[in-house]
Parts: sequence; structure tokens; C-alpha cells
Amino acid sequence: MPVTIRDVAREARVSVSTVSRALSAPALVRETTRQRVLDVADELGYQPNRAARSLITGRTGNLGIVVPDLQNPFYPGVLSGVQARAREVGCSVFFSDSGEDPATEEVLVRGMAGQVDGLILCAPFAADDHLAQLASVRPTVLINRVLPGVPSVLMDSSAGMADAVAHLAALGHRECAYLSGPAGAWSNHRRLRGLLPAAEEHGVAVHQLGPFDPNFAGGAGAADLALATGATAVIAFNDLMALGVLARFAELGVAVPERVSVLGFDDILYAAMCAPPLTTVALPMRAGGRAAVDLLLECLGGAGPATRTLPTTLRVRASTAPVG
Amino acid sequence: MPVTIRDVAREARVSVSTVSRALSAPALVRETTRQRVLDVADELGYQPNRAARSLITGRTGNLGIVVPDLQNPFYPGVLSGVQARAREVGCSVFFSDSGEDPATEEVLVRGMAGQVDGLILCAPFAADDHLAQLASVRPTVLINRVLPGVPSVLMDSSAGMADAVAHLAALGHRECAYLSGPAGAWSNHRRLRGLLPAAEEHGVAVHQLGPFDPNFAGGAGAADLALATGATAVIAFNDLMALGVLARFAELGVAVPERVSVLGFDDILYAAMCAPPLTTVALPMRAGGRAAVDLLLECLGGAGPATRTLPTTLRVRASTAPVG
DNA sequence: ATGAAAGCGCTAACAA
DNA sequence: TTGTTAGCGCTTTCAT
Repeated sequence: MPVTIRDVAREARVSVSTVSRALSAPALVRETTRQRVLDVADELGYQPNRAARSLITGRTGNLGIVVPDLQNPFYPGVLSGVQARAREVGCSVFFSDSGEDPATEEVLVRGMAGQVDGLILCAPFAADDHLAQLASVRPTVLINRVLPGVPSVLMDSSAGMADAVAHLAALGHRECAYLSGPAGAWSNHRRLRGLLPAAEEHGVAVHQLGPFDPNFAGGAGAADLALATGATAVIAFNDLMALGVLARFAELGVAVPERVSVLGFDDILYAAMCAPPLTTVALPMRAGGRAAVDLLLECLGGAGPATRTLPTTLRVRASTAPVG
Repeated sequence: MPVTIRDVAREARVSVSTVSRALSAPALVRETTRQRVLDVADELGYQPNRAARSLITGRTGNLGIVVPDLQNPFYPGVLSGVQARAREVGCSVFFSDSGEDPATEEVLVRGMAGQVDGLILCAPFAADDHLAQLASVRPTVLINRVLPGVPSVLMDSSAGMADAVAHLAALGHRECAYLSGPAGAWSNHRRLRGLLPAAEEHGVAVHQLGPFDPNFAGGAGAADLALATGATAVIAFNDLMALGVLARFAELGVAVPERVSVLGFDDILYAAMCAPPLTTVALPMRAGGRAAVDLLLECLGGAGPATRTLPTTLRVRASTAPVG
């Protein structure tokens, strides 16, 4: 039988209300009383029952996050940031994985909604109207997705893409292929919004290919198409695809970066570990997770829907070189 | 104001208990009544308050899992399995990351304990006595760790290691280097328990090196040492290390698998994506996560502490070849 | 500064 | 088969 607030009250010779106050409103009890209560609570190993507390306060102290696919190394990074920040502010976090399915996503969100103070939806697949409905159930923060009236954390991939193009242009590339990710994805859209104007500005022609699956196989499948365009550089939607391109090129005996330069997006762990190490636009995964928690907390505190844009960083490694 | 059980009761013209029963003990109400209640509940969008329910039943419907490090691709795999299975049985899952620190681990477990029915500890870092204490707070299942009296899911890495050695022996290797993972780790211990007898049996000499950090840098750092032993094959504690070895060998111009064969452990996503693709012992990550949930559910159902051992699979790829 | 008492929304006896 | 009632453990008025 776990120890309750009454046990502490009895032992400390005060009322339950005093115990309650000693724990959650220290200013309202005399210092000596408070100390005695705390001592007793400690000695008895008292842990307030969160269900009872939240039943009355309406707050759970929990956050929920749903990501599209934990197998994509990008999301564990975000998740890790969310959890780290949540821990710092004393929150626990519910996690789930939608398998990139909008319907599942909806079920998961509604399931979590009842037991969290707020939700973080990472690159959600739901359509705008559905998403708006979900966001209305509980305070919600979006990551890498925009929806009017809903706060969001954005990673500035347009700027990252512009950096990437500038880098290629500086290396003398005049023709590049872009391997698209999922057609409807906000993130793919954003990359294009960075790519096209920057390419125009630098006088780089763009062959837009795809959409492809945003994974290794997708990249491997796209590699030959990219080659056929005659482009001297390939920009992939994400690192997983870039890795696929690298692998297929190796198979084909196409030298990277001597004959073709390859560029990824995300900077997942393996981008630095492959051969050649991948030049890529690093997205602030952990920072994004942390920012989402902060934004959520602000909303719970009554702040209006804000948007926070996080900078990206071009990491130049060995997969890009001057056009030969 | 959210809709409560009383709203449903009033609208359906029954008592609250009937509503309660219609939802959680369908057999106890007449079919027509039940249908009416369900219709009203649906129409009103009624969602039972989990805090209130758990306050009285003592059950939360939540599970908790803590992993050492989400950046290691092995753990997202497990986490993903846990979550998938939990969802099937209607549970939500709390997640956290200990950063491979025993003290943090303990804090996290105690923090979660109050709001979960059971806990899954994945390759925990806590010492046996501390772990035993943690496991006594709530029903607990261990993954890749054993402790008397505590149920656990084990991945049979001893057998996997034996397979690996047999594979190398068949290729004619007579001398191999083993790059140890963390000294105290149960999993490292297990690998050795498979390696040594199998090596003996097949007449393969083993150079035991390390311990090293179980990551890319650790492997890269260990590569030269391994080479210096004169072994024709290197078995790394895990894939991340094996990838480090591969990278360093590439730098050194040491041909894999022509001059040295390299073997990993885990079969993380990248193992199939690197060059050359890595021969490795695949650990059932998702299956392990699912099994842990099942075991936990059995414990909650009153079953005694059981141990479930999951088989591993040797995946032969291009990083191993006959000794030249 | 402290205590008494009224619930939060729900389930589980116990009655009917 | 259904309703009535008593709490689960806690916070929060309202008194004192």
C-alpha cells in the first residue's frame, strides 16, 4: 500500500491541506512546519499521486510527441531533444510513431490528447483541415510544418538550400539535379523554394527529378536518372537518399566527387561516416526538439501562436568538389 | 468544458454506472441500452477521463521505457517495436533516454514509476543492486540484461557470435581480433561467451582488444590496433564500431575484404548502406521491443518472471571474404 | 498559518 | 439489468 498524503499528515501532526501546501505552495506555511512536513514526507518516501492531482488541477505534467518514422535517423534526433528539454522542466513525454500514415497519426494524437498538457507534431502527414482539428484538441506545436494559428518550429531549409547552391556554384557547377522527396511534403516544398531562386541567381540549371521515396532505396533508384541528365552535381532531398545515390554510383564506377558531386540534407550520423563523407545541410534536430518544448510551454503559459525558425548549417565534406 | 460521464448518462437517460459498464463491461448491460449509451457517447464525443479512472482502478494503461542513447540506431529500433506492440494492446508509452548515465537512469525510472503500469529497461547501466531496487518499484522487464527474479528479453548474441566465428573459420581465417565494447556491459560479456568457445572449437586464435567506445570513433581508433595484431579478420562489438574500422581502413588503404574481413553486430540500417556492405549479426530489435511488451503484460497478468531469448541472424554481406 | 470540507470524474460494491 | 452510494488521493475554497 503506497503512502498517501494522509499518512504524512498524521505523522507530521498537521492536516492534509497543510501537507499539500507545504509541497506545492511553500509560501503559505510557516517555515518550521514546512520543514517538518518535508522531513516526514521524505522519511516515508511519499510520492504524490499524479492521477489524483491532475484530476483536480486539470494538468498532467506530460507532453506528447508523434513522429512519422523512427527508422529515419532524423526523428530520433528530434525526439532526443524533446525529451532532454522536457526533463529539464519536469515533464514526462509520451511518444509515438505514425508510420507515415495520416489516419494512424490522428488516432495517436486523439489517444494521447487526454493525458497530456500539450502535443508536438513532427512533420505531420495529416492534411491541413484535419491537422487544424487535431491542433484544436490540445495546445499543439508543429515541427517543420506551418498552419495558420498554430505555433511551429521551422528549420530553415530554404536558406540551407541556398547555401548549398552557392557552394556548388562556387565550385563551378552549372547544372545540377534535384531529387525530390514526397510530393506533398512541406519540407520538400521548402527546399524547392530555396533551390529555384538561388539556382536562378547563380546561373545554375536545375533538373528536377522525382518524387522518390525519401530513403536509401529511393536514392539508389534515382541515381541513374540523375546521371542521365548530364548534371555535374546531385542534391538529394535527404541524406538517406544521398547515401543511396553514393552506393549506386560506386556500383556504376562513377567517381564522387571527381565526376559528380553529391549533396545531402539533414546531417544524420552516417553522413559523416560514409565514403566519401557527405557534404550536407545540417538540420538542428535536437535544438528543434528543445525549441518545440519551449514553445509549447509558452503556449500553456498563455502566449499566442509563435513561429520559431532555426538556422541550418552547410557542412562541407568530401562528396563535393570543383567541377572537373 | 469537456463532456463527462454524467452528461452521457443524462442524455442517454441512464445512470452513470450504466454508462461506465456499457463502456468497460459490455456483458453487464442489455444490448439495446448499451447501443444507446454508445451512440450518445459517440455523438457527444465523450472521452473517459483517464486520471479519474486510474485513480480508482490503480491502473494507468501506460508503459514506460528507458534506453541508454537514442543516437545509437539500435535503440530506436527497439523503441519502435515497443511502441507498435503497445499500441496494439491499447497502451501509451512514456519514453526517456538516460544518456548512458546510471544516476540519470534511476531518476528517470523513479519519475516514470508513478504513472505507468510497468517499465521496460533497455540495456540498463545501473549496477545490479540498484537495478533490483528499481525493478521492485514497478513490474519491470529488462532487455539485454539479466537479473535474478526480473523477467527479461535477451537477444542471443552468444549464438550469433558463434555463427560469426564459424563463418570466418569456413572462409579460412585462423586469427581474428575482437574489439570489445564497454567493459562492464552485459552484452559485451555475452559476445565473449559466444566468441571464445567457438574460436577454440574452430581453431581460431583471438586477439582481444579494448574496451573501446561503442561508436564510430571508438572503432576508428581501434582499427590500427587490430591491424597490428596481424589478424585477418576483425569482429567489432557493434556496427557503429565496425563502420569506424571500415573508414579507418579505407584511409589507410587497407582493402576490405581482400586483406582484412570486418564483421559487425546489430545490423543497423547503415550496415547495409556502407561500402562494402557489412557482414553482421542481426539483432531482433523490433521483435525484442514487442516481446518486452508482451512479457510485461504477462507479468501484470500475474505470471512469474520469465526469460525470453530471441534468435539472432548472421547476415553475410561483402565485408567478409576468404582469407587471401 | 492552519484546518474542515467539498468535490475533480470515475468505478465498484451493494441494492433493488 | 440497472441505480445508488461511497470513495480513489489530492487541491482548494472557506472558515478559523
